[in-house]
Amino acid sequence: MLTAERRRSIMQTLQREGKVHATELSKVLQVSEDTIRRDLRELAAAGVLQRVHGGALPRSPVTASFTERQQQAPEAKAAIAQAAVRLIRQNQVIIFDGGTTLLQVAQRLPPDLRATVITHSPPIALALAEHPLVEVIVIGGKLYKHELVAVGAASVEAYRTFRADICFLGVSSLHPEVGISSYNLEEAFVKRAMIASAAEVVALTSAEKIGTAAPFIVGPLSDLTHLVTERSVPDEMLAPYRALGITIVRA
Amino acid sequence: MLTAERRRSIMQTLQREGKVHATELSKVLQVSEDTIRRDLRELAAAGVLQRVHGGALPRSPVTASFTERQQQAPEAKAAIAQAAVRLIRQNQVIIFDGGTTLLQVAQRLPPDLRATVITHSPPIALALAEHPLVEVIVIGGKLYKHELVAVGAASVEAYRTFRADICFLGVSSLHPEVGISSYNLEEAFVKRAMIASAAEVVALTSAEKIGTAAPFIVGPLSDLTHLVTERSVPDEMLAPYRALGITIVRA
DNA sequence: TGCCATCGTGCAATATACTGCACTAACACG
DNA sequence: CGTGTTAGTGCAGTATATTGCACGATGGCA
Repeated sequence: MLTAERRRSIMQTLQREGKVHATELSKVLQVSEDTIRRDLRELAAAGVLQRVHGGALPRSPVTASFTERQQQAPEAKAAIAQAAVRLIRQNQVIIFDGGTTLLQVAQRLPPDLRATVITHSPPIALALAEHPLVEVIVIGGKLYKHELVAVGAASVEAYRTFRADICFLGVSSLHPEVGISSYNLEEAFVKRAMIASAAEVVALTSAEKIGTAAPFIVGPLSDLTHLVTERSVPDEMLAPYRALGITIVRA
Repeated sequence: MLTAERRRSIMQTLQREGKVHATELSKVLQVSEDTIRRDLRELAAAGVLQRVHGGALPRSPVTASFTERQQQAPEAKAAIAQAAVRLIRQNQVIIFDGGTTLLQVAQRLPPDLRATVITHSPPIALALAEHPLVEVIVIGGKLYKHELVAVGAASVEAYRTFRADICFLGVSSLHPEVGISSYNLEEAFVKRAMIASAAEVVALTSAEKIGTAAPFIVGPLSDLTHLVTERSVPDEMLAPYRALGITIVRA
């Protein structure tokens, strides 16, 4: 086994599992622990992982917590993301919100898709950098560290200069009377700008968020053209949305 | 067997197996290991595979070059980054260029530093998201996937709206007569805007880039106030820069 | 505190890589 | 036909990388 190959394998394991043990790696990869330790040291020096006693952790707590959140109910999120991808057509201009669910959507874009993606989320921009055909437009602004999205007047204004075909919105609260709402004021402003710049608006939301409300209103339900959610959501909870003419997709 | 034929065969094996060993190829193709090594070197130079110790690996997606570069000469980069960090004062407004060296600088900011960092590089924005005190401003634009930075008119204009204390510039070419130059037109424009928006301009560069020139001029050497480079650079190569009053830091 | 896993370092053995050089075959050109 | 040029190849010698092992140091934890 080649050295570089082994190191790639370590990084893959780390991404998959969220952590690696020196002893386990030594057994799996059939080399001495010394070699594994050297590998981990070098990779840490290169800044791609964080060395800890007994093994290594992903470099950044932030992206780690992100991947962790991604591993919460992964099959539900994956299903929602997969269903959302099917709404995309060739050569569209697409707006992507931030968040772990949207990150999944970004990672699932078919490799032969030609499109322009506009996003204010650095992690999503990076994920899409791997895509061979998609052109990525980054929206700037002040970084809101909790959600890893750019917010503020600059972001709102930047979105105003675009006219997209479709916008994918991660929503944290959806209520028949309150509408779409969010836990952060700045984020709410940006979401409003995203909605205003797109012809179709697709909301992605997990089951438990339907019927809840948050302090900052993004807009009325009528802003939405599609709602992608889990299969488990009972039909009667979706009735108000269906009544407004929103296309419901249950993944 | 023809050379081109042999190389095609190497590429096919690589695609099929996911890796190739120099020694095995030498046996299978009935040529000396030297020849195989020469082949691999040329193919790597052509950018169709990644040369590693003992053989070669497939050249992975677009951003692979970035991750690869991250692992090149990490200790030199770390030293340069560490020296650069020492130029930063509390409560400054700082502009960060993209690139692997600057990523190291971002990762090494002292945890008690209060500052505002402006950057057009999503990876650097993400790295700084972990920092407890630093405020991060993301500059938007079209994502240039090779360097993972936002470029274009939007980025240039965004930088124009700031007035920073200090700007850290990753330079790919520095020449006593040509000045600062770059391999990408758009990138050169953005660098120029960064320089124009900062009181002090610090260039970070590895030893082998000093005395080289690239197609796209960023600006004259006199734009720089500081130059951070490796200890190994001979003193006489730095004389032209010192003559211009540029503060030299050898890490 | 003391135990034990883990860690870093120096060292030697081996594998792999690079450099310069000589040789060959193909080819252009007078 | 002869000659100079070029690309490709192998070889020898030297440099560099990688690996496992021994040994002492260090860190986590009861």
